[in-house]
Amino acid sequence: MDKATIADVLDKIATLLELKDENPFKIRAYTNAARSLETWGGNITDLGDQETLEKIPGVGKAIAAKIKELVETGSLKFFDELRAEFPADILELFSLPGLGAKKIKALHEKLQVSSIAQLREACVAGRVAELPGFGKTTQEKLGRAIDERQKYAGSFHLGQIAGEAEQLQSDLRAHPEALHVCIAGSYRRRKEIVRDLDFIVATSAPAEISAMFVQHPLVESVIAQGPTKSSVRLCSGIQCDLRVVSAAEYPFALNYFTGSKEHNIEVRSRALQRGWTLNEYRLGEAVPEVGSARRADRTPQRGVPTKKTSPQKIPVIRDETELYRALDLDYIPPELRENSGEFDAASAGTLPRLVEAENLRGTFHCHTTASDGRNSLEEMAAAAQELGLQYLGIADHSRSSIQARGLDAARLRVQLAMIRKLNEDFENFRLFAGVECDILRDGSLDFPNEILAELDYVVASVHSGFTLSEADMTRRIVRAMQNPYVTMLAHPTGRLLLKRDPYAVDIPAVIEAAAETGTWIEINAAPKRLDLDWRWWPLAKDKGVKCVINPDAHGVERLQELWFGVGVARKGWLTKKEVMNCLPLGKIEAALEKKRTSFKV
DNA sequence: GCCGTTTTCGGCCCGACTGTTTTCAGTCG
Repeated sequence: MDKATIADVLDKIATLLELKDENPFKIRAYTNAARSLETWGGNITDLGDQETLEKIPGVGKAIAAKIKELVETGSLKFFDELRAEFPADILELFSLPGLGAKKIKALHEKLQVSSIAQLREACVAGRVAELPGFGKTTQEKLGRAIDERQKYAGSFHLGQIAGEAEQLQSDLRAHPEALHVCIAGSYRRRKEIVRDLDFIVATSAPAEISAMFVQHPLVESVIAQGPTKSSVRLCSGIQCDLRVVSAAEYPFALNYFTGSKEHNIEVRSRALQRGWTLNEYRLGEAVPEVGSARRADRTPQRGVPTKKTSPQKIPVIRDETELYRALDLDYIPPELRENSGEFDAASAGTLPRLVEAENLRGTFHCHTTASDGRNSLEEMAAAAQELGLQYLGIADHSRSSIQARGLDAARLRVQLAMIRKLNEDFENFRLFAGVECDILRDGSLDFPNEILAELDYVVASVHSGFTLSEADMTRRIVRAMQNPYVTMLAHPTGRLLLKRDPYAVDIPAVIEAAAETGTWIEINAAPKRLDLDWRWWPLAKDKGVKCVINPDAHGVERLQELWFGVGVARKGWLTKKEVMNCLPLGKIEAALEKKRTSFKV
């Protein structure tokens, strides 16, 4: 059982407790614990240890005991009993926009509706509109939502929406009344999957900005339109929310809507500690609530959120840096805002200086027409130089990748000779000759070492036999890394976002082996992969493992996708020191050579 | 159910929009 599975159970418990109308804070405790567990850096094998579990923020005695039971027995009595109280399919109703626990409860109790199929029938029959709190509009909306559910499954990887997002952002920026424009939310935090886009615009002409937004050519339909907030659906199917604020409100709105939710809660709580209240518009003085029956029996002092006697003076905030400074924190880059250690580091002044796209000096793992790429060696080299890179590594597929027209030894040597010849004519640029060598089922490589030794470097990757057990797959990959000619491990989990789950592999063990053998681990920058995932990089960095950001480009235009890889590296707390392809040409040549000579099995 | 710079009780982020009502509940982010 892995962390993701446990987090999923905790999330489901939270949802079921909502249906039972439980204490909202108890519900939040389960959701918090699930989020916290996902980003927790510890080892899966320690999960059964109650003491370790209780050290995870948001996990106390009760939840720790439940996780322990899950890990040890594979099931959880509390969860099974909770589930048994409701029909099996009822959770799917939560995926429909406009439906929450209260409405689902009413549908279930009054109409015996407990699945999307049953809800569709009830809508068609007109029974939903008759329920108190529902109406004809709600019924029609739900009917539409069910119909569109297939098309708008609701999750997108960055490659599917970045084009539209950047276009809309740049058009908004071009509007004469737009003072500041930014896409906040998970997009700004560079999450690998986004569900919507949050545009924040500072302006003194909100109506004009809103009008331009809803009438933009990329907009397929308008979901909602108000004076400060509008929502639209773009052609790709992604929902976009626009928030229009004043220039003074902008830093607060930008910060609030960038999130994450967990990060925001901590930011707000830090404001409260100083006697301030923070919302998406301003930093204000926390005032005691009056007239609340809930608080009537307490002394007025107890109602003051600050719990301090006199609040500190409220500073002037003109941007996010000043906001964090007011809370005695260094500026926290958006990618780190997941409440997974950034507050301690920002408070201690130890936040890393994250790697930037401008730091990249070259990249490896690119394909050409020799295997399954769409451009020639010359075209790829020209595109790399145009991007300002000093070097480009060519790693076409090896012979076992039949589907990708993998190269045999003879064709590989032809390519090698071509690369050597081309290099004679370059100035301040170099092509490196490599190969993307298949890791065979038993962990041996697709070429013998004599061939690999002729190349400048070797990318090793798994392209077949995804169904091996975790132990076998881990052994297979570790064995490949023990070959001194293997420079780097590509797409370590083989995942395809929203399409194919990672294969079973013990990533901490792979990281350990990379540390021992000096093998670099790739961040595959293709937006459908983004593999190795950002959540593992703090551990890898801690072990001294080096990273290499590769586009896995099958065409010249795909070299630009390096940008997505930099996002992952930043999210993984990496600086340019950990990213090998930030090294300039002279130093990377030495590093490649050192890799194959310094480690021998 | 978690947490602790009032530490074992009492608080836990909060505002906008929609659709239903007629002042607000539910949902969402």
